[in-house]
Amino acid sequence: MGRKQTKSGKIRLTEVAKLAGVSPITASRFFRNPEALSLSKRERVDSAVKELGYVPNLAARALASHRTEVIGVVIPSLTNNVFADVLRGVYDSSEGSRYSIQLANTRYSILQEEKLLRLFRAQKPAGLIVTGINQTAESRAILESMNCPVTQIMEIGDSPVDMMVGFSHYDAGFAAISHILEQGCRRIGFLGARMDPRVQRRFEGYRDAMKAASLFDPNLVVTTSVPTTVTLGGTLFADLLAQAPDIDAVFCVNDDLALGVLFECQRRQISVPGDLAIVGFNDLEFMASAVPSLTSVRTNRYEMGRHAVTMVIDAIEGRRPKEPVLDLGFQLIVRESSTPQSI
Amino acid sequence: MGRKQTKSGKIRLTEVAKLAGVSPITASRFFRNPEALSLSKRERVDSAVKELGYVPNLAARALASHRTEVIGVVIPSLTNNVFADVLRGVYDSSEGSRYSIQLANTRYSILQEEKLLRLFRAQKPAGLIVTGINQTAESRAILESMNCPVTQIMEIGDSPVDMMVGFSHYDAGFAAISHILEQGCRRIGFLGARMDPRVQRRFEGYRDAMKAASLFDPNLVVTTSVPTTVTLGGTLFADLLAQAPDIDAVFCVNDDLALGVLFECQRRQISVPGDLAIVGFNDLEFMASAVPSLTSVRTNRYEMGRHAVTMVIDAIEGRRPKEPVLDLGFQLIVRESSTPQSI
DNA sequence: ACAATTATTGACAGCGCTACCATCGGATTG
DNA sequence: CAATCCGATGGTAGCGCTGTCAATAATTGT
Repeated sequence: MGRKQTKSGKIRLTEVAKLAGVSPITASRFFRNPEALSLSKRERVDSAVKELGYVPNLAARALASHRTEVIGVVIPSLTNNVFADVLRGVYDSSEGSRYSIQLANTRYSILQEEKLLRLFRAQKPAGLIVTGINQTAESRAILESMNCPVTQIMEIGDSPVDMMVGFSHYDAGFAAISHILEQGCRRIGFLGARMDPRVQRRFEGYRDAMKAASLFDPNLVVTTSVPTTVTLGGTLFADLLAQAPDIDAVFCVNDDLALGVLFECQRRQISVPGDLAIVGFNDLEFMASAVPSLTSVRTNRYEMGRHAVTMVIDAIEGRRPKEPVLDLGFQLIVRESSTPQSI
Repeated sequence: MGRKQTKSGKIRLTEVAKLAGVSPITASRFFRNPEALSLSKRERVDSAVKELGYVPNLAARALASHRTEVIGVVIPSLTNNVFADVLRGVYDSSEGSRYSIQLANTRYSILQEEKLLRLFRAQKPAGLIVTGINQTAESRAILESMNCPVTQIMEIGDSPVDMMVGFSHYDAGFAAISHILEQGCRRIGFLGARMDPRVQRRFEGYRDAMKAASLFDPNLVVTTSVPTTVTLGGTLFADLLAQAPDIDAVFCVNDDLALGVLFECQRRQISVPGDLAIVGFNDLEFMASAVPSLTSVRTNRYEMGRHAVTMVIDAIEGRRPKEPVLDLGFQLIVRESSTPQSI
């Protein structure tokens, strides 16, 4: 005969039902759809749950219902500060809900992404949050075959798999360059590391803004596929100076690079913003206290994480947003590093 | 009669077993204990799995076996760069194993920690990784009642719940101060934010090193419970200067504060290290490229994450380490900011 | 008052997998 | 050659919960 007896102390839904004087299925409904119970039974079950300290067995629930209460989150990097903020938003707004977060890291590999998505699909998550809008055809097919709400985050585009929260990196890049141009700069360098799709879009914003002013020059552009660091900012800036010694501004695709450029300027006695304006991207906290303070494009990362989870949970529970695409925008935070005349 | 028929296309272990010409239980063993199968059956099951693209149902597995393949990780912050590195190690070394990571964030609240641990216990994780060694009595009791390997990370101490990976924050603080003293500094300030237990220990290292040199002075110490930022480094430094205008060095409990101090020095035209030596903690990447480059205590965070997972998995699978406590140490990375004489 | 409809509740039969024996040959031993 | 052991395999019976449908009670309309 089967296995050893259920430990007598073990509290199952049956025990709760017994104490409450209802059938197990009614007790089950108490968790899934309490409104369906009459008030009296609802209270009886509620107090039985508390009295016994009942904790549902999630594995049994998942097995019987063919669903889990897991929201998968696929991001390309754990080190990048940007994702730390997004994740904080994600975890903050998943707390208190019944859903738990399952994190997966692609390390910017699209193959790894496909693999992870396949894994997620097999585990039937209740919802999914993925980074970016440039999934491979294969990944996109998996996402579409996934039988749950999906939110793409970090950027927005025309054809969401399902929902999107983000902002236009192209517009943000364009706005940053427009601002620098307004300051009277003409030779604006572009520094890019790890040219992922979003960075690529920022570049396109830069390129088009420069072209619109008839100032685009390939010599002003230095990029690499190497991951971003502060040190790399200095190195790339040195390369840029060698290529185009007459630059009067630099747009960095992220704040780490911008900080590296600032340090390199200090090292070479280049006055900022006198000789060179610097603009970063993301507006990490340190940008405000650098000397000089550094201009950046603020992105609403925490909010992005929060909204992504909220949208997914709402969709799971049948409350689909009217608009599938949510644009959180960006703010150009102008500081000393890009306002030469004010110095 | 029950529910709708199993979708004919659905692949269960039974299908695999049928194709391989073995009983379902043998197929099951293929995953749990392949060595127990004869070579021929092992190969037959293996190819059947591949042919059918079988993916195990984790919920069913968990329900039947009373176990999950989840390793819980409890950390106090998602924003802190320090934990980003630890997590990278954690995720990197969990990949390729059968275990998945479940992350939980206490936000430095010990009550939240208790709550999360209780939650984890209810879900019967295969292993657990928790931050620090200062759990409340209640939390500790939960950890001890948890029926799985537990690793405490970030610091080491005398009475591990089970296993530990980390280093001595006291020794690290002491070593940093010893170094500064060797440079001839006498009035060494201490800047601390979010005085969590580990930061507290660094302070004790500072205090004892200063006392040993008969140089301890409460006026040299400025701390706050506010979370760390670069900006805060500047603020605290201003407070310190007001309290003790004659300081000749500052030890910051983390690198963000150190960077804030550097910026504040630039703002006030205080020469570093000429007028003031600066030493940080953690050795984040930017410390090397700051101007002047900033001395810091390097901590092996990525390795800590890797080892924690490896130790837990090994313990789950019966390979307990000889030594339950693993000291990963630290390295004092001396740079320009703390070597006045070399300038 | 009676049929028709709607809220509540319950019975049944699994979800897909594994723990616990039982079994069965074959190798080893005395 | 029987007794013993061991490694490999299989049968049975659930793990704790929920989907489906049926049954019952309460409510409404005519």
